[in-house]
Amino acid sequence: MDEKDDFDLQEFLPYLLNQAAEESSLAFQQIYKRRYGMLRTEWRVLFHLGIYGALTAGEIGARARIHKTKVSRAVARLEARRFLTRTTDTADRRRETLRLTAQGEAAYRDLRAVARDYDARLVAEFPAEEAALLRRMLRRLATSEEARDTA
Amino acid sequence: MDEKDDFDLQEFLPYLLNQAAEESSLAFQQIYKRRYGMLRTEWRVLFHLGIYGALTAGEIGARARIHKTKVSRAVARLEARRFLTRTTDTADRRRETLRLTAQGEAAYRDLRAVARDYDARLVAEFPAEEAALLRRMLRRLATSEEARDTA
DNA sequence: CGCTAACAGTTGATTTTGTAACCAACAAGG
DNA sequence: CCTTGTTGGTTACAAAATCAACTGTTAGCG
Repeated sequence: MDEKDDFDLQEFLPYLLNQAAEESSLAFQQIYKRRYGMLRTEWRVLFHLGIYGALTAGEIGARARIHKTKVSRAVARLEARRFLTRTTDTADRRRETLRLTAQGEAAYRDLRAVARDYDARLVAEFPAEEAALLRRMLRRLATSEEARDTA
Repeated sequence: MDEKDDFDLQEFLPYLLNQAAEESSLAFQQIYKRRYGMLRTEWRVLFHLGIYGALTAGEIGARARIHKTKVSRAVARLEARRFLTRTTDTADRRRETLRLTAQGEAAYRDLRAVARDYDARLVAEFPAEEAALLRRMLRRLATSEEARDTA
């Protein structure tokens, strides 16, 4: 009963990662939200299309590990706001290829610049090699146990 | 227009942190969810009480940076499931001191053991010094720009 | 072909979160 | 004391995430 409790929540990696993720997303989130009325999933979809060009909803979901209903709704909202268009594939009419409109491109470029600055500011707190190591470790944590429910 | 797009989303720190956080929380989440029907905020509240003993809702929120409505609801659910009890402070009757019940203690100890194992497994992927550095960097990212809306 | 299974994506019902307004209780000054 | 402001915590309503079931389309195979 008098057992010493030495568990340190602040050191628990999942907790720590969540706190860091939340904190580090905050300022960026406010920008895409205020400037374009976007949600988290929406800027992610926007960036995927901006970076990789034309993709289908499924491809975006697979790359970003976002559930398809989330992608579906994000795409619907982005389309409604004229940030992207859909084209039904002629070869496979189930698939829809998504593309940014000029407006979507513009928003993407704007936010990309913000993201670059923002990232630079975050990383500036650390020596370059440490920052590089951090990214490597995070990528590893993010992709481990890859063999998850793709069902 | 033919501008090369060299932005790498996978390197964008907030994105990377979110992916790592989500991935690394997954297995642990499934355990507290399946074993005790808890939500994210609930295990956090449970752990705070388990570690620090008796606290008020406000104190938990401040430490964990959880909004008070979220804490309020988590506490209500934990109370309904008999994981904790409230006692109104005699000195200040607005405040309620929260304490784990025996059942809450048991759940906490169980999950604490799970968390320890789980953390060890995650960290095992890296050399000890790197893991320590990772935690240090994450703590820094998590607590920077501390001067946020306490309003 | 015609049947069944799988796949891309959407929709609806339920749960969870977020935002704001709210209710006590206290604190401090007049 | 009584007003005004603040604090601890809850509640109501809207926005969003989750989960399951659904539509339409293609693929495989007897």
